[in-house]
Amino acid sequence: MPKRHLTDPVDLLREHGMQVTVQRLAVLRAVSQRPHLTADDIEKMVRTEIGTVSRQAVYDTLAVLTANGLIRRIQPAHSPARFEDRVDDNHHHVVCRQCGRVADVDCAVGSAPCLEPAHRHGFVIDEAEVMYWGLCPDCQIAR
Amino acid sequence: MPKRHLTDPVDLLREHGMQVTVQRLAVLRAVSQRPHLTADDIEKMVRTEIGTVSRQAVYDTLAVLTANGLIRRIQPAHSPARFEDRVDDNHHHVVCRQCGRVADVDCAVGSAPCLEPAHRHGFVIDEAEVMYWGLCPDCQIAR
DNA sequence: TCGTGTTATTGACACAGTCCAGAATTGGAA
DNA sequence: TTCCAATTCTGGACTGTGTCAATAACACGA
Ligand SMILES: [Mn+2]
Ligand SMILES: [Mn+2]
Ligand SMILES: [Zn+2]
Ligand SMILES: [Zn+2]
Repeated sequence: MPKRHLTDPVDLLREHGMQVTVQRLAVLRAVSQRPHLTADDIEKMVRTEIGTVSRQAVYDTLAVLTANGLIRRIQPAHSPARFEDRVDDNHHHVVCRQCGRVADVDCAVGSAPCLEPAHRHGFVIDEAEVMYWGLCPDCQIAR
Repeated sequence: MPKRHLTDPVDLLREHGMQVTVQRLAVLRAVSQRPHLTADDIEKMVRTEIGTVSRQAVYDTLAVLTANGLIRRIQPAHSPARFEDRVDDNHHHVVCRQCGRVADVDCAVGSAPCLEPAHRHGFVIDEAEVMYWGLCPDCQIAR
């Protein structure tokens, strides 16, 4: 019985009542290796790692991982959805208008800024998502 | 020469160096009559108003109006793009997770909240977009 | 090892939007 | 009023992202 790290992906899946499959492990690895990848990027990474995978398996896995809170999905305008394993820390993102690059941005003020809208129109709000838009260092140079 | 209101759409288009066409005027009217419509909604409204319009004309018009800052395009996840004529006032939106309804939300704090990210990674930021997610009054009732 | 329910594969399909290209129409400057 | 450039139309093909449905393979508890 080999000793496992606390956040061993195998245990992580089991703890959430999910079956352990090579596809799911590879998706999990891809997402944690490089944040903000698209489903397509992830599919490519998984395929190079385990040889073959169906697009549907990637999407299904991403969906179930998202539903169980193991990963997070962000969807900037003009971009396919992106995934990251940095969850439960309420961070935001800055997106380059030119090349689409995404970077993490910590909360601006206090622990939950922008979470208090002025008028909520009777909505019950459970999340405040902040997206910053601008130009990344590279695209500033390229004018 | 009939007297025109200050924000007469005809003048508005001319001021931005755009030709005045019935299609553009109808799109402009639709967008200002009801905010947060989709391109499809707008196409339908324009068609009932001026009889016929091509989808391309609608998309072209929305694009050129957006480029000139006469209207704004917002694109919540899991929704087609939506358009509004409330520009230059830095307001945000709350979206219903169930039915997709969109409502305006004024800035939470001061005039430009959330515009000061903790760490900007060298990005030059020109906009901070806040999207609130939750349930609208109707969908709360429908559980 | 077996059986069952879960997951993966496959291929078609949906949706929102874009692109195309020629012809027709229209706006507005002169 | 004339004329050119800008705009629209027709109408389909096409793209990227994602979903559905049927079948096959697999995971894992018994
Ligand atoms: Mn992130
Ligand atoms: Mn609005
Ligand atoms: Zn960039
Ligand atoms: Zn609703």
